Amino acid sequence: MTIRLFNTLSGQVEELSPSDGKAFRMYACGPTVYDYGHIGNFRTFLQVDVLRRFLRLNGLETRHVMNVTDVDDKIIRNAAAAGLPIGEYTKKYEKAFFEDLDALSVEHPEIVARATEHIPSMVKLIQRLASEDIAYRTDDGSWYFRIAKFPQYGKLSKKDFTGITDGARVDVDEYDKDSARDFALWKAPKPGEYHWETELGPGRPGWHIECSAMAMNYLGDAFDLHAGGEDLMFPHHENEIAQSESASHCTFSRHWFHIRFLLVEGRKMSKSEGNFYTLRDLLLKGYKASAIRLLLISVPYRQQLNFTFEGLNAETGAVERLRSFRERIRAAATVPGLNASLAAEAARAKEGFHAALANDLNTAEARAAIFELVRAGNAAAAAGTLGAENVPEILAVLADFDAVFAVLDDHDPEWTRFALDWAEKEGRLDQASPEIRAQLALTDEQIQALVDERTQAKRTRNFARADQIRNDLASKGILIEDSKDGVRWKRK
RNA sequence: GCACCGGUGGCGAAGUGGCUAACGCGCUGGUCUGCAAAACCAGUAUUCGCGGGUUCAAUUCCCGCCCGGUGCUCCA
Repeated sequence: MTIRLFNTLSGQVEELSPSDGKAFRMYACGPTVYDYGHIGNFRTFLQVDVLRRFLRLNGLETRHVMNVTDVDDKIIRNAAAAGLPIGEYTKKYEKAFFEDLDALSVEHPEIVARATEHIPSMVKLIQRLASEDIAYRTDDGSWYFRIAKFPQYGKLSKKDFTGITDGARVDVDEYDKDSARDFALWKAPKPGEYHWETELGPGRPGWHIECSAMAMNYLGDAFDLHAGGEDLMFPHHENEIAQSESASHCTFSRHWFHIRFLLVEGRKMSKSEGNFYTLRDLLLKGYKASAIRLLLISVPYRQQLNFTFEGLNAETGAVERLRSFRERIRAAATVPGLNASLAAEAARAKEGFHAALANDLNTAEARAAIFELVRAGNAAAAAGTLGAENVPEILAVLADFDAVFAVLDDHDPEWTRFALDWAEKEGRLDQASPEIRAQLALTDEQIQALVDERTQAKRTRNFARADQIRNDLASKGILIEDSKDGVRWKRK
């Protein structure tokens, strides 16, 4: 199946394929590890995950590089404030970042590249630019990129800089640059500031150079796709193109994949609005990692997603429905043979699922196809017309679905537990919802004892006592479900 | 201010120049249950921000307005 995706560079939906005929080579801008990741960050990483998972489901091998920016102004400032070496400061947040990715079932890229471990590549790239007078050194020892040498500057963000006059809007004197638009490749250190001693002189890399250097290092001068949040389009990606293509004289990335920002409760997410959430904030409020994943991927990447708690609750229910459907199909009584109309539904769901994702990653439509199969399958099971031969077919469709959506296996309690343990260690337990804390204060054995007592009470028709236990547990976030094959309970 | 994107039921949303406007949640009714919960089934927008226009036909194309977002500066 041909996979088509919108390309920011061309403004068209285009077919994706590995240009070397082997592996699909992609670079995705990763985190700057100075704080815990928020849901906006994770929407981007999740959409990239959807892309790579779908490519792999289609039999393509991926060579996916993600950078970790472990040196920049904020890191230097925060590390200094914390009295830590920057390496120690960033290590904590990098670890947290990958834990969060795991909680959200985001596959790790094949290659994770830290900026601080690639300084020589960056220096070499800047030297390459300097040899053609594209990079120049200013009196303070910083190096800048000469935009005048790259006439296509603006081709990604569709900006026209030809009419911009130097000095009109920017105080040129302050920067000591040849042109106001020229951007830093290498920053000379301020007194006492963290720096590397290199052939360029002492300093640290500018923001953009790391991505150019590392992408070219691992993927070559030209590769298939570059991804990131929409805000990175300009100036970050534009500058990457300028640096890379000036040095290599060939097209850097063929395809540019940009993920839209989300809104929270209809507003821009920001700390001042009070609607800023990290993944850990949500886990501590009792929301499940799988529901967060499903919500963040269910709105196609080019649409603004409005993240709401009501939506999160809705997706919690949706995950439950999908999981119980798979359980039901696995366990339901079947009749011999094949139910032909159900088989047609399964085939249609599979086709619809793949076609939707292949069409510019339309995740909303893809999951809709699966839910239609859920309804048809449940109806057949309820009517006693589920054929034995339908079962493996339906499970195969669900396997395809889960190869991309990754929400069917239940790891949620582990991650809630994880968040609580973390909160306890960090002294943030007060941020956890009372219900979650009450729930986790009870051991499985204690809960089981109460459940058994209730079953006993029911047997003697002491319904008052039975209901009292049920209500008491419910207030602590533990739900009791009576079924034909016994009593089950779960942590909400 | 300039540029770009979006505004579809109670909520999140898909989609299309003309078939009954997907799907999830919610809500209502039903099956089940000691009662619930869970699970399942069924029903649930004469209508797609507002005002014009093009067309035999517009939610879908064009113009204007209002609202939200993004970029122009650090940001996923």
